[in-house]
Amino acid sequence: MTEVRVRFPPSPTGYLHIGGARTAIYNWLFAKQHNGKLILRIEDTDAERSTQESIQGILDGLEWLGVTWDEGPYFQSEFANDHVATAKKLLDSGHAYKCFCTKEELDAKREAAAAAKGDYRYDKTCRGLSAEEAAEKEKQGLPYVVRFKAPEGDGAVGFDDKVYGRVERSYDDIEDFVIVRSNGKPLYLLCNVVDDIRDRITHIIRGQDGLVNTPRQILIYEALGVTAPVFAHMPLTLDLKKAKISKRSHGEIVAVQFYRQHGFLPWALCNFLVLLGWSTTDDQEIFSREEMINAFSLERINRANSIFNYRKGDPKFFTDPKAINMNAHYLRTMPVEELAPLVKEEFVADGIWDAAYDNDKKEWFLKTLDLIRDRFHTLKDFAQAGRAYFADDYEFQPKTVKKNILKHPDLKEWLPQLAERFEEISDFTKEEVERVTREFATALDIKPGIPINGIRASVTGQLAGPGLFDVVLAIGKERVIERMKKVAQLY
RNA sequence: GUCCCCAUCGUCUAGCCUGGUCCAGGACACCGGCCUUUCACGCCGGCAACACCGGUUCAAAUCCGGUUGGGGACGCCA
Repeated sequence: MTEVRVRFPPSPTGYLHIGGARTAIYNWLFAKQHNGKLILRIEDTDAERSTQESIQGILDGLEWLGVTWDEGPYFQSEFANDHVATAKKLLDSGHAYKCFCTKEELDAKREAAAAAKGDYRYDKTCRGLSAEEAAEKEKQGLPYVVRFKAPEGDGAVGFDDKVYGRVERSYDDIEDFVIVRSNGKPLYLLCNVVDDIRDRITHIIRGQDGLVNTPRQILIYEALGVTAPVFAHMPLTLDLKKAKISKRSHGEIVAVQFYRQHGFLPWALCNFLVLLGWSTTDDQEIFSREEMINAFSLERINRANSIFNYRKGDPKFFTDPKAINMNAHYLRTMPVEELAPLVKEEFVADGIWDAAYDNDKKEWFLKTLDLIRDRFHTLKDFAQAGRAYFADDYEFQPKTVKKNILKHPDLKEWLPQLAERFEEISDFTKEEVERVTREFATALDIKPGIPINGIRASVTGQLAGPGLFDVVLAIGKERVIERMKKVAQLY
């Protein structure tokens, strides 16, 4: 059996967006499943729009996602000679011809067709040129493009798409398309095929927007006498208004980088993206890498486009709720040892990392992460909502202070008093702290919730959190007492 | 406009090929309850969909035709 070889060919005209990432992931999964190779090829022939920065961004994005490639990155621009040589070959073999029609002539015809509400297709003016006529025009220095001779007659080109099934396109619908510009530079349709042949690509998994190109590319394969690879077109990702998501109209929300910056776990994003258009029959939605590699199949890719459920300005969900939910799921279920280094990165960046978390305080660090992670959605939450456990410069949420502190003016005295009782506890355990707290409430004849919520608010700044006595133990006797004594500053 | 593709809860989807087991299952979101000092987790429950019309059939989400709706492509971009 021949080796499975797939490729991901981004054009470096911007950051890696989630649509591209999903394509890359599907290719990667397919390669892994078949012990094949994923080839990364940067399609940088559009020198105008390609940037070095963008290339780096794509590489970084893939790396972060964990999409590893086996060959490349190759750069399409380095194979220009191949493309030119192939165009010449097609010319020599009579599969293509030189067309001297000018852009102006063509534009005029196109407009005329549009005005007449007809559809435009190149009229093959130059297809009938004899060798002499063409040579003559060329000698005059007239610029020309190279056009592929589309087959004529009643036939059709077809192929069996792995997700869409049999796809056919009649010859009538295919015009003599341009494969080389008048400046001598070959176009995408040709370059892509040449590169895929050279890279011995066996399966092309790409977006459905490439579906209409496929028949023409198959024609090129045929003209070159090469068996075309297997095609699998995947549905597109649309926004809530059903428009194709794009960097231009959606901005950073569709950039992989955005998710990295907002505390997403790479695999959580991958898992979410894979599920956008692919599923199994058994309702499984959470997959480990290995499970996903095993379960994935081209045939189970959905044919309908899917919608990326993102509402701009949503106060609760900054991106698709399912993506956030999935991230939160991984955050609270992954081994805490694996979570720790990721949180460390955040803390280091935030300046609240303590080297002891890797040594003396490691056990405490892991235990604390485990304690607080249940209600977090992203890695960012550890340094924000969870800040009070690790630093003293935590913030007090205004509504929390209002509800759990200001509402009970007596807390100004109660909390420091209770703090003094805490100081006297020699055996500072959860049970002891709870007992002392409840006795305090009973003595004052107030609901235990008042001091309990007051403590939480003063020592964490947060309205919600783990069980208060776990919180107290995690933050530690000294810090808790100190913070409780400073409650007056909140009034 | 032309060509192509698609159509199940708000969103992601299962079921469609091989009609009956589907008055349509799961997940997210939402609502209620339990738990509880809070929020979350967890558990329990609820809301909510076969785009429409016709045909085939004893029987259609499933097959066929049409309509409507949506998307994509129509470049000397990739």
